[in-house]
Amino acid sequence: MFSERQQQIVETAIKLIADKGIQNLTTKNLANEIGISEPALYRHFDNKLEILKAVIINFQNKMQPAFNKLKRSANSLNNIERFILEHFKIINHNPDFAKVIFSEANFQNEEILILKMNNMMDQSHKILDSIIQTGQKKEEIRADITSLSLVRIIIGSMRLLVTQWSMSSMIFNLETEGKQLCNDIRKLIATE
Amino acid sequence: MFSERQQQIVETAIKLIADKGIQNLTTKNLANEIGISEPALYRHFDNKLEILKAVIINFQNKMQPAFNKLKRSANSLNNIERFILEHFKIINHNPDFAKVIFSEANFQNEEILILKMNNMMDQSHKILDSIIQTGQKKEEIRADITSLSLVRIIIGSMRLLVTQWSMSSMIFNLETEGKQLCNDIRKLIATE
DNA sequence: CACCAGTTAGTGAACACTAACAAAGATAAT
DNA sequence: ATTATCTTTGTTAGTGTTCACTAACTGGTG
Repeated sequence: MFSERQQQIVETAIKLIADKGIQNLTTKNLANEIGISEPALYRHFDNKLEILKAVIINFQNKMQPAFNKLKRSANSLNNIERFILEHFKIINHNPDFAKVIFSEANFQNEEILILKMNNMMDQSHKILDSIIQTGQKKEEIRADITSLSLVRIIIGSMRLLVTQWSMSSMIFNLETEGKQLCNDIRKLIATE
Repeated sequence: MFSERQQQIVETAIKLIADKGIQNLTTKNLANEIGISEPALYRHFDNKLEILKAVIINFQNKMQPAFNKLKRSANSLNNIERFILEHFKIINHNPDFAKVIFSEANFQNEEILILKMNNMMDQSHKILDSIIQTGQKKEEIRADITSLSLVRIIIGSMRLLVTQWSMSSMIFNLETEGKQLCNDIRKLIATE
């Protein structure tokens, strides 16, 4: 899909965004960081927007496998656990991603980018929602609370944890803390 | 504190950010929107950063009263409910705020702004944490889950709801949906 | 006459992007 | 096998635009 050079440009772009925010992603900085001239970038991407699109596609490509791995087990609570932990694992191993995701507000003026991001989020929410609804039918998950609320609670707390991790310069271990949160969520939503 | 003109500048800045993101907040747009010339802005603020600081202070000034109103009742669950609903109420009545808060990632390169924002968030989290801990001692709130996790779950789901509301162009009623979420949270965290 | 709150005109810096050219390797004709 | 041409990927130098901000001046008010 992407040539080697394109991949390098995308990864350097992610690094720059993670480092000092999306304002730091200028064609000049990007070219300097790679060690080529500015116009050389335009041999590989039409314009800066295309580079940002590629960043999101790259993100999708790393996240997709996690989605596909899910929904294997019979136990819904285990499926939710996997859903949560797999997300933390990927983000933990690609810490730059966290900062890029939360630059989503910065994509505000580029509708295409927001759309792509929202699609990704939606997909993730829908998978969790279907796991929860199955669990509620099988009486493994409390059914006195709407699946919509449960999705909001789970995704919301996940996102907040990642935000706190990112803001704290990754001072704590995301996977450890994530496991704790996951256990607590499990206790909350399981039928008694 | 702020003169009339300063207040007008701050409010227009918030409007511009809410409208098209923080990139839309240029001195030119700001001056045009108010109907004065660009250099006139500099009669009221030293530079653009000072305007952004004022935006955050303005936000704090609107949020602070909500914090002070809390912790009156004896019942911890009612206190949490008030904490949640009061937040949604303020944001619902100042919809532009939502977008500004979630531009927090855009403040990334301005340490002072992030610091101010984080302080505000921290304060909010600490209040909720203390309410929860009191509730756990009084056995009104389940104590088999750490207050840290409960804070993350509550704040996280609140933030996600606001994000969804903001992203959907305020298509649903934040206070109604907030009440639903609040009831569900109450069910989850109450002792049986 | 001093000061406040505006104005017009313009500054240098940074931005995304382009024009024109160059070197090297692949392809193909002689 | 040698030569000619094309394509790919880079370069230097520079474009117009936008940005935050300033210098110098001005009209109105106490």
